[in-house]
Amino acid sequence: MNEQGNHAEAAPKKVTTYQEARLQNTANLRQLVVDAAAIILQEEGPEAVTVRKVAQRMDCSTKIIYSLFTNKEGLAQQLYLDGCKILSNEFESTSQSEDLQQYLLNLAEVYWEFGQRHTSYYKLMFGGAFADFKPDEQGMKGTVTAMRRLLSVIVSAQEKGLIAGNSTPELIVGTIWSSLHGVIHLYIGGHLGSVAAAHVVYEQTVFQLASSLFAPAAGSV
Amino acid sequence: MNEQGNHAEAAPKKVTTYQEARLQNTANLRQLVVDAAAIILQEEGPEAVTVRKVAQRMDCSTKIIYSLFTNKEGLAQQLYLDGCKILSNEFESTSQSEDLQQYLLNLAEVYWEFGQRHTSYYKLMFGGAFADFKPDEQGMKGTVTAMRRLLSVIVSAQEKGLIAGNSTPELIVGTIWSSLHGVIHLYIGGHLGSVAAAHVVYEQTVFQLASSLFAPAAGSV
DNA sequence: TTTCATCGGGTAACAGTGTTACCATATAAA
DNA sequence: TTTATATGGTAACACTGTTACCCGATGAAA
Repeated sequence: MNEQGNHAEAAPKKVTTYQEARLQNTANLRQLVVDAAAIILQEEGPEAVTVRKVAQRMDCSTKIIYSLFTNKEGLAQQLYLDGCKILSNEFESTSQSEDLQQYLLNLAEVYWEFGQRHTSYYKLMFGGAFADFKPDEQGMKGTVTAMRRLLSVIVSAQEKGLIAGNSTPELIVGTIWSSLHGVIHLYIGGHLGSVAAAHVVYEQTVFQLASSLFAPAAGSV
Repeated sequence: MNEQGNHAEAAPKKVTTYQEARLQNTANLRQLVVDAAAIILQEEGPEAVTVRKVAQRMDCSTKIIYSLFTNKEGLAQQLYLDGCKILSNEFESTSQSEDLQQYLLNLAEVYWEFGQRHTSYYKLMFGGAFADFKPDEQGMKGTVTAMRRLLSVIVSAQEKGLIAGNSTPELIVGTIWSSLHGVIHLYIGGHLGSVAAAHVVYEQTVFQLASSLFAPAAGSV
């Protein structure tokens, strides 16, 4: 059925199929699978990521995938981690500012951009696109790592006495993340209309967050 | 195969199956289908709502369902509307308060309770549980109707000059809803840990929202 | 009453999905 | 060279949404 016997005319570029990897004894088959899944995810959305389709793209049977991952959810967990890495990188490369409030605004905008440019990842990670998917322990760690910059801003602001109240920085980050996520997710779900309309809501939310957190403590200004 | 010929020993209670409805010429077959789907939704979650299972519970073939709804999404749209009605009722029966800020807190708590007690509905409506599900025009109207109380609070507060700035009430409601939704949805997705932990985030979020909205305009107190 | 036509509805199929049992084959060990 | 093992592909199972087909009941016409 499959005419893969003659791999002479096969892709002369990079090792992306299982057949090529087997010939070269490539060890990181696992990464190859994740890469294939990631391409499908980004090109066709979370629902299109099926075990059979990944196998087809790798030019192998589904057995390979099930020998590398316990099941489809295991593959999703890895994609979740990869998504955390992407988000983390975007956060890390966000222009810092002496003004911590401004830095927070920058990070918030980067998070919005992540949701827009990597919508499929966003749906997979935080959107509930996979039925009953919840990040495992490793995934939770990845999330915390990704949110590191957000946490450090709050910690710094607290140290400088810019934030009133005595909430833990983790709790504050939780509220920030939740509020930002809420807008993005409602928009993705079609509840907020156009992108423009959604972004207005996002800006307003960010403004309210900042003004609430960085409120002058009891009657300055 | 199906021994439904002898409907003598069939359910002596209420008309819930197609067979009984046909005998009595019951007109609202559509409602019967939605009811069956709603039971499955609440008992087994959104993923368990399949056309076959609904048909089985109605004791009829899937053909009936497809003659009443264009497809499964059509059924989901109706469930969305029903969910809006439930939420709307909960909002309507929320104890009002002269203190508009307190009233807002009450509504926020009711929204949290809706997410907890009707989690399956919440997942279906706002959780992205159905792949690519977006509410249609009628659904959007249902959403607006459900959020009516939230809107009226903001309008009243603006009329009384309790809210600074010149945002539209719709925009403000958007930010409130988004923030509340963000916490509930992240919790449902397993990102916020225990219910208790999530509710702390929720309370903090509500507090920040209220303190930001009802902030004293430029140096009172 | 008998014939015909229409239409409602059940069965079974199609094309998918995740997952796994089975089996052949290729490789490693003896 | 023969045996043992592990590797991996095929095909199946139990599902899913959706629809083509066909049968039987019910209405109208003769």
